[in-house]
Amino acid sequence: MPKREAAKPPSPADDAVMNDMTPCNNLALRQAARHVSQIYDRHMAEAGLRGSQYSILSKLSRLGALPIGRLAEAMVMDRTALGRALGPLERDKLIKVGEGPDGRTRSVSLTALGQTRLAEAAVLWRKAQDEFEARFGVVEAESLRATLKRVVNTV
Amino acid sequence: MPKREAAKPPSPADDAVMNDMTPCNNLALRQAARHVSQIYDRHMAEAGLRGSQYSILSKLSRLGALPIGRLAEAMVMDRTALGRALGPLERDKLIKVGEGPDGRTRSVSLTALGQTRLAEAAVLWRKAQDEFEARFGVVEAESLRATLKRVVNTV
DNA sequence: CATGGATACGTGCATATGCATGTATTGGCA
DNA sequence: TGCCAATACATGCATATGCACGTATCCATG
Repeated sequence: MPKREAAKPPSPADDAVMNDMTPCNNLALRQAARHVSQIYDRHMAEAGLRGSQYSILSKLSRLGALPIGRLAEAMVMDRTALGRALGPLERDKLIKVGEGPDGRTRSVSLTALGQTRLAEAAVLWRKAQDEFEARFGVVEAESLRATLKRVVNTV
Repeated sequence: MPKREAAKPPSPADDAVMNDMTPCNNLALRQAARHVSQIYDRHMAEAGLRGSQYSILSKLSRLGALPIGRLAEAMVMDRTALGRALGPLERDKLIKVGEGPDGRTRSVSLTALGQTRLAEAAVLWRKAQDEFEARFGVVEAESLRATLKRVVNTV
């Protein structure tokens, strides 16, 4: 039963900081997300977008106009969280949030400016994607995405 | 070349919302992280903690007192981000942020109350962990964590 | 047509996260 | 010893995220 001694020479406490294999799935996911997000954010910054904002514009482009709730679902995001995330995008005229067919529903859609910006950002996204996959591996990345999709769909 | 027609009967736009296999690693990671975080947060709420806070206390417990920068490293988190995240924990007396040996360094450590709370929360963490792994698979989860660790270490 | 439950949102609160910048200390060197 | 680069933080800003609630609509019924 080691693990309990207190007086250990002040030496390699360094390893401890990196070596532990966290058993927590939540922590593992958040760390990876934080880490990778920085890569995408760094590239996307050149277009004045966060990686997360690019994701929203991108998703919106692929799905076309749809109510907030639906978009939130597609983004695997809380409805209210998405609602606020739309703020900056609407302020910058990249998206339009108008009345939906239903009196309660609101319709979110890309503006022309939004489409343009998305196209510009797509180039930067590709760079970020390449940077990540160059180091992590293209095949491994595809496998990772499939696994993560299962995480979202299964649980 | 399908994919381009505009007038499709207003039918299964439903699929579109769920079916697309996003090629973006960043989005995939964030979605999974959001999704899983909710599970852990929900359980941890009973102890008045966020899943992320539990992670910090846990990490702190395993590493012992150490400067903010080091803890941030271990958490794979921006130093300033962690600095602020410590606020609520310090306010609730779960951790203590005191002077470090170095005039500039600050030392973060668990308080007795923090250790107690951590122990209580550990039970809830186990429930969350079980809930996730019951559906996703224990083996698969372990594999996922290993992969995510590689994401953090590699890139 | 009035009404209760279901829908689709918006708000108040509180945390979580990072970047750019500014500040205080340390340490090494001319 | 005096000065500068490196180190370790703190702050101002701006997003990102969710929960608990409260509100406006819609809809199916009696």
